[in-house]
Amino acid sequence: MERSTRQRTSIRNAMATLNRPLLPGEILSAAQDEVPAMGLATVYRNLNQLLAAGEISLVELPGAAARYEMAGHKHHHHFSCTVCERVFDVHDCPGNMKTFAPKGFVVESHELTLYGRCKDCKSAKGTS
Amino acid sequence: MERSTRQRTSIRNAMATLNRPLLPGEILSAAQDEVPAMGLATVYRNLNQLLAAGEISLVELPGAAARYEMAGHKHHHHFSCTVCERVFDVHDCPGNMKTFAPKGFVVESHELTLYGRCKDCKSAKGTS
DNA sequence: CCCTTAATGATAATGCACACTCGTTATTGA
DNA sequence: TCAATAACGAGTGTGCATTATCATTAAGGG
Repeated sequence: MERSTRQRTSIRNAMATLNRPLLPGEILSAAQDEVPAMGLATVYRNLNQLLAAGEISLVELPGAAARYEMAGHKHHHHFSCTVCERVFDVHDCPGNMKTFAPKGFVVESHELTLYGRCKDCKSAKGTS
Repeated sequence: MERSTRQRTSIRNAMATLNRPLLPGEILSAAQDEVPAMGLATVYRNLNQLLAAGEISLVELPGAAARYEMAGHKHHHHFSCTVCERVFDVHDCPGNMKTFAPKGFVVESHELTLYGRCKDCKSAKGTS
């Protein structure tokens, strides 16, 4: 049976609190506020279980490692800050992509990633 | 100085002929039609040189390995076939993304990936 | 409170994309 | 043609994200 451990609880808390797609390492850091001794393997194990249970979902962005966020959001996209590397949800969508594909192609889904400066990094002058 | 080898020529030919973002392995296969003994390391070496020279550009899609395509295309996006895994260019763009980001965020660029069935795989009944 | 066993922490191992090494080959300027 | 050396092929090595191993810990039903 599945047990309710402090580790799993702190991982859920971290994801619910930060409320954006997180890297396993970001989740570890946040969860360690509650359970300092937690290790990265525990984060991965729990992410896999939560994924299988449908509690969280996988977020893959171009050229980046997998991130995870609470599931249940409706269709949305992502904003990746080029300064702090954090990723945020974007709830708008340009919609109807059917017409963009070449003739004869069938569009089933789409993913949009915006890049730029988040609110906190807006004043930064560059990416480097 | 840079030399013109059969290998580099066949790599350029493969990329120009197929005219879509290719994985190093796809480039190898195509180039081996001209130079059967070519190895993957040669593909990587040449891709890096061609990249540095600005002849080709890097295409990164969510959860996929890096692909490369001839440079010079203007702003465009990509279509990834869920059946044959090939990637194609999409020359349309929904445009103006500025308004989609959360308040206070500055959008600098964006990437859009369409998923579905390409012309050749249109009749396939599923991805699996 | 105890026992079963799921879950953990630490670490080693894996898989993958990609880079490096080195002896050999072949391009090209002289 | 020929020598200098860029480029090659094959194999090994590397970096990173992720998973497996295993002894230990602790959740929670009885």
